[in-house]
Amino acid sequence: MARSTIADVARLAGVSVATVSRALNGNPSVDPALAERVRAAAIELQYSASPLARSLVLGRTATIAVVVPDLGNPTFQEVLRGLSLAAKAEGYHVLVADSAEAVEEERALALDTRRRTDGVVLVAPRMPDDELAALLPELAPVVLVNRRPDAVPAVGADYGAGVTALLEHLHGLGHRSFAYLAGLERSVSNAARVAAIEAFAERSAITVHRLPGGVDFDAGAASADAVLATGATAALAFNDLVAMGLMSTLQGRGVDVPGELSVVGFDDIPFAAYTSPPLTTAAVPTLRLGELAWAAMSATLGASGAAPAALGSGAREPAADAASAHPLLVPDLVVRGSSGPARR
Amino acid sequence: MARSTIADVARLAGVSVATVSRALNGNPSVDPALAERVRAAAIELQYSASPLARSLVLGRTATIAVVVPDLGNPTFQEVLRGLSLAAKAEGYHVLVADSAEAVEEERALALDTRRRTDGVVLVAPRMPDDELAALLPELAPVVLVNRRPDAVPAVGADYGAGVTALLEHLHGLGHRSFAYLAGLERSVSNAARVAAIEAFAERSAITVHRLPGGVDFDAGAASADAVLATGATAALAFNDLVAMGLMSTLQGRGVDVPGELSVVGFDDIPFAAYTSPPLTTAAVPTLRLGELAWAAMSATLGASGAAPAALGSGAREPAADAASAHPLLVPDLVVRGSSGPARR
DNA sequence: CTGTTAGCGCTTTCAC
DNA sequence: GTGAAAGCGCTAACAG
Repeated sequence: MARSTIADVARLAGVSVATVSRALNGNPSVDPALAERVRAAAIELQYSASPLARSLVLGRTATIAVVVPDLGNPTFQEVLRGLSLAAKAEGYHVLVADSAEAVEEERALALDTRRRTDGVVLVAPRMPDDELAALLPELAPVVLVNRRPDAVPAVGADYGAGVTALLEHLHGLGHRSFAYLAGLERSVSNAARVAAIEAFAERSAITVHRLPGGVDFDAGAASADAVLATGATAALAFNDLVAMGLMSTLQGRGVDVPGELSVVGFDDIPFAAYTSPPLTTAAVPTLRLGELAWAAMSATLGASGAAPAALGSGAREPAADAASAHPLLVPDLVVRGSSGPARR
Repeated sequence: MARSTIADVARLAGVSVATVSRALNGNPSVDPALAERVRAAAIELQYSASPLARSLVLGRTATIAVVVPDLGNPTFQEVLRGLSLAAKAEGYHVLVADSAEAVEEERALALDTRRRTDGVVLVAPRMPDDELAALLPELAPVVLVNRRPDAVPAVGADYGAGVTALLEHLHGLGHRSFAYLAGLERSVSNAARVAAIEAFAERSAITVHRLPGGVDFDAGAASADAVLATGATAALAFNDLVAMGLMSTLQGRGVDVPGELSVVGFDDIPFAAYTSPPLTTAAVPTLRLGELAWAAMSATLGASGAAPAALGSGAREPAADAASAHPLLVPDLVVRGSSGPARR
C-alpha cells in the first residue's frame, strides 16, 4: 500500500488540501469542526506530511549536520551524544559525518552535509585557519566546537586552564621537571596546551621536555622510554588515552607510578577513574560541550523547533560563561592516584 | 548572494533546464559540446543541484538512519563508525538517533527518521519481539544489528559462541564455579549469553551463579562483594566495562586477580588491553559489524550509490559467513592476564 | 473561514 | 539531440 498524500486526506475529509495543511499544522484560522474531521481522516489514513516535500517548500529540514574528525575519539563521541540529545529535545535531527582525520575531505564533507541540513557544527576541524575562515561563510549557520575563529558562534573547553590546573597541582607536589607528550600537531587543542605550558614555565622556573606524541594508547606506550630519558618527575599526557598507554608501559618496565614518576592525563574519560592507579586528570565536560553547541546552533536557527522542550541538563550553569556567545568551559582538576610528591 | 538554481545555469548556458539536468547527470544523450558549455556555466555559478529537490523527485535521499539505544555505549559507537564510513564510501549519508535507552521512544524514533531517509538500521533495539515484528514492515528497508527476527536482513555477533569460548578457556584452567554478571535483562545479547552459559553448564558439570548486573563500570564495581560471596573462582562479566569495574573494586579489597579470582570481560574494547592485569575477553568485531550492516542495507537499496568505492576493509572475510544474509560474527577469544588457573 | 493556484528546485516523459 | 510541460508532496499567498 502506497503512502497516502495530503490529497487523499483532503478527499476523505471533503475539504481542500489547503485546509488539511492548515488543520494539521495547527493554524487557528480553521473551523474547529473541520479541523477535527481532517485530523480524523489523517489518522484513518495514517497520514503524516512528507518531511521532504515540507522541507523543500519551507526551506528548513529540521536537521543539522555534525562533522567530526574521528568518530572513534571518546571526546567527539560525547560531544555528538550531547548534541544529538539536545537537538532531539527540540525536534531536530542530526546528520553525522566522520572525516576520518582526512583534512582534505573536511571542506567537501561540510559543504555537502550542509546542503541537506539547516546548519552545521564543525567539531575540532583540522583544516588550517585560512581555509577554515574562507569556508565558514559558505556554511552559515555554523558553530564551532574546540576551534577559535570567533567570527561564528563557538563553544569549547579551556584547555589552557586545564593544563595550568594540572601543572599547579604537580608544582605544589614539588615537581619541577616535566615531560609533555604532545597530541596532533595540527590540533588546536594541542596548541592551547603548549601555550599554557610555556606560560607556566615562564613564571615558575620549571623545565618542560616536549615529546612528539599522538592521541592514543599506543602513542603513550611508545613514549615511555623517551619520557624516562628526560629525567622528568612528572609526565603530562596529551589526553587520558596517552596517559594510560604510558602508565601501562611504565609499569611493565617496573616503574612505580606515582612513586618514581607522576602521570596525568586530560579529558577524564570514563575509564580514567579505573586505571591503577586511578588517573589524575582535567575533566572536560564534553557532553555539556555538545549541549552548548546545540544551544548555540538553536539560537542562530531562530530556535523554533517542532517540539520545544526543556533541556533537562540538571544543574544550572555558572550563567555568565555558558550563556555567552563563546562559552569556554573550564575543565575540573580531578586528583587521583597517579600523581604524587616528586621523587628527590 | 542567493544560491543559483538550475534555471540560472540554463540561462547562462543558453539551453533549457532539461538539458542542464541531463548534462550534469551524465546523460549520454546530450551533445558533448553543449554538455561542456553547461558544465562550465555550472562551475561559474558554483551550481550544484539541491539535494532536497532532487530527493523529492527521485524518491531517494541518499541517506540512511541509524537508531541506537545509547550513543555512549562503546559497542554502538563502533558500529556507528563502521556504518558511517562504509556508507560514506558509497556516497550515502547517515542520520543518527539516540533513543537513550527509552524503549517506548524507539518506535517513534525509527518511524520518524525513516521518513527522511531511504532506510533504517536498528542497532540492538530494546523493544519486545512482537512490537519489533509489527514495526519492521513499516520500516523497510531495514536491517537489524544484534537482534534476530530474521525476516529482515540482520547482522550480529555470536555472543553465545563468545561466551562458550571464554567458558572453555576458564574450564581448561580448572575453574568449575562461576559468577555471571548479567547485563540488561531486556537486552537480547544478554539472553544469548545466558543461553550459552546454561548449555555449557549442562554438559560440563559446573555451577554458575547469576548475579544482577548492568552494563557499566559502576555495575561491576558494585557487584564485587556479591561475586566474592558466591565463592566462585572465576567471574564472567557482561562486558569489559563491567569487568573493569569489578576488577577495580576487587583490587581495592585486596583480592588478587587472577590469583584468587579470574575475571573475564566481553567485547575487547580498546581499553581492555590496558587494564592491570590486562583483561581476558572475547573480541567482538564491532566496526566490522557496522560495515556489514551497511553492506546489507546497500544491497537491499539496490546499491547504486553516488560514488561507488571499495570498502577498504583490509582483509578478506572468511566469505561464507559474512557474505550470508545474516552474518553472525564469531568473537575471538583474547587471553590476557586477568584469567589464570583456578585457586584450590 | 476555505478553496484555487502558484510555486519550492529538480527530473522526466512526451513531442519536435 | 533538445525543449515544453507535467509533476514529486507540500505550504502560502491570493481571492472569495
